[in-house]
Amino acid sequence: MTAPTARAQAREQMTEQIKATAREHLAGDGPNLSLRAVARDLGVVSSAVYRYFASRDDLLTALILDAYNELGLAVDEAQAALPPRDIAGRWAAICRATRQWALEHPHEYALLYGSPAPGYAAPQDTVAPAQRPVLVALGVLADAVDRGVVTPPSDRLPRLVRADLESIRRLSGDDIPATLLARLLSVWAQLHGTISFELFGRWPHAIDACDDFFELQIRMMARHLGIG
Amino acid sequence: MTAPTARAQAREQMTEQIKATAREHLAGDGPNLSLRAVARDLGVVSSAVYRYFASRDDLLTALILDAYNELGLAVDEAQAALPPRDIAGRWAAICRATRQWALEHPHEYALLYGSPAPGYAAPQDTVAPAQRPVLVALGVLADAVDRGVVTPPSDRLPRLVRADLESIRRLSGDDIPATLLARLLSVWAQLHGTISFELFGRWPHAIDACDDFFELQIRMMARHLGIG
DNA sequence: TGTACATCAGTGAACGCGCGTTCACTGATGTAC
DNA sequence: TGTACATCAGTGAACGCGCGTTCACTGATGTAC
Repeated sequence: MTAPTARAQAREQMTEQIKATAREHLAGDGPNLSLRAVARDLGVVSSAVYRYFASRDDLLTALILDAYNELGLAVDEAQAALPPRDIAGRWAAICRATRQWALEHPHEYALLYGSPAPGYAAPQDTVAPAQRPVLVALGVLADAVDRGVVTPPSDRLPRLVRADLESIRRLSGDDIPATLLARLLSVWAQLHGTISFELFGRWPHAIDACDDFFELQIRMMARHLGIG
Repeated sequence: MTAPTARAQAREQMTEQIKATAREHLAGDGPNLSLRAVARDLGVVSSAVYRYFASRDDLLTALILDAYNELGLAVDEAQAALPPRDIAGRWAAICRATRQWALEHPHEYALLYGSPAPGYAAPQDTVAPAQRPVLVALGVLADAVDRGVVTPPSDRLPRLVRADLESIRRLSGDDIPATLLARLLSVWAQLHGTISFELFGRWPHAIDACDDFFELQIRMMARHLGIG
């Protein structure tokens, strides 16, 4: 392990600067951000960017990867800050961390959970990071089951759904009853539906009390999971 | 009321053709669809489109308005086809109609409920049509209350949330308890979260049994509304 | 019923931009002997 | 420690496109008398 050369350091730094500038452009142009505009902002000729990213789509992919990892980390840390036995608290922490990250990075959130960027196909290596946030939640529920503080619901699940759930369960090492996992997916859609509505302005009417409403949602979702 | 002139008819027809072509372009380009490309497809010079729409944004607005109206109509008709006393059935019909319309018009759905189009500001006259689908659902619930077949939940609502709910309630003529309305918004986010996840491919893993899972969601949401 | 005039759909050229990507190049940094 | 060579960051020009919008125009349709 030798010290990084000055060149390597400069490269690292420039890569970060490009991504940071691109993130800013996300705000104005969404996923159609322009390589040339990013280069212009950095005071560099547009072709220089190609030393760092093979194409515009590659840059987008880097932003997406970073975003998933950041969100996953934020969610995991928020949850881990609470006493393990406090399942409801850990669930609430996951929800709040997700929403807070979304409010702080609205355009990156839109990139991850909004409509797919036209013409962009996410490469395979975004799959694992994309799963991380929900796997954190799954881990908390599995923990709750282990501790015996949650009784798995007795919903009747169609056979095909069971199969899907099984392959999702396999993603995490955790053991979790299928009915509880189904409920997790159910509230996971609810969580992101709620955040999207707030962020994208899709409520039927301007909502002033978004914080309070979100807390209400957290409680309702917890009840649905049987950890309320 | 005189018969429409040939010119008026032609105008009507051309307007529809432009919108139809634009809708097709929505699939490839999303909300960045190009006026010139639309004109090209219609075998017409690009400036000709300006006889029909004052700008690209105006065309987008027309697409959005049409989409909201179509969705609102589909949802309302689906619900109205059932016996009024069958509240759970009407709720399920609303959910299924929403999802079906979304699957049939994925890019228009993305326009309405996905991330906002960069640089596009929705004008005031999209507000009312946008509210229509959820107001249909609200109507069904109000009906359920009238018939005494639903007991409003006894959730404790923060004061600010109550105020928001009150102004939403005012949008519909219907009378509905605040706690029930809160639950409606809660599941409304869940409904669209579920549809978005399916449409945008945001589930943690490819889900094969989307139909079955959606039916499960319908039942869970109905239970949450107290009409299960 | 016929004519004069007004309306309006569509043309074609132009304005003033923008974009992603490639390529041969210069000059600085790093490496091996 | 010094030198020869390889690596690589950034340049500047070019390719081949695209775009929204405006404007003066032609010729067809509609209207009023």
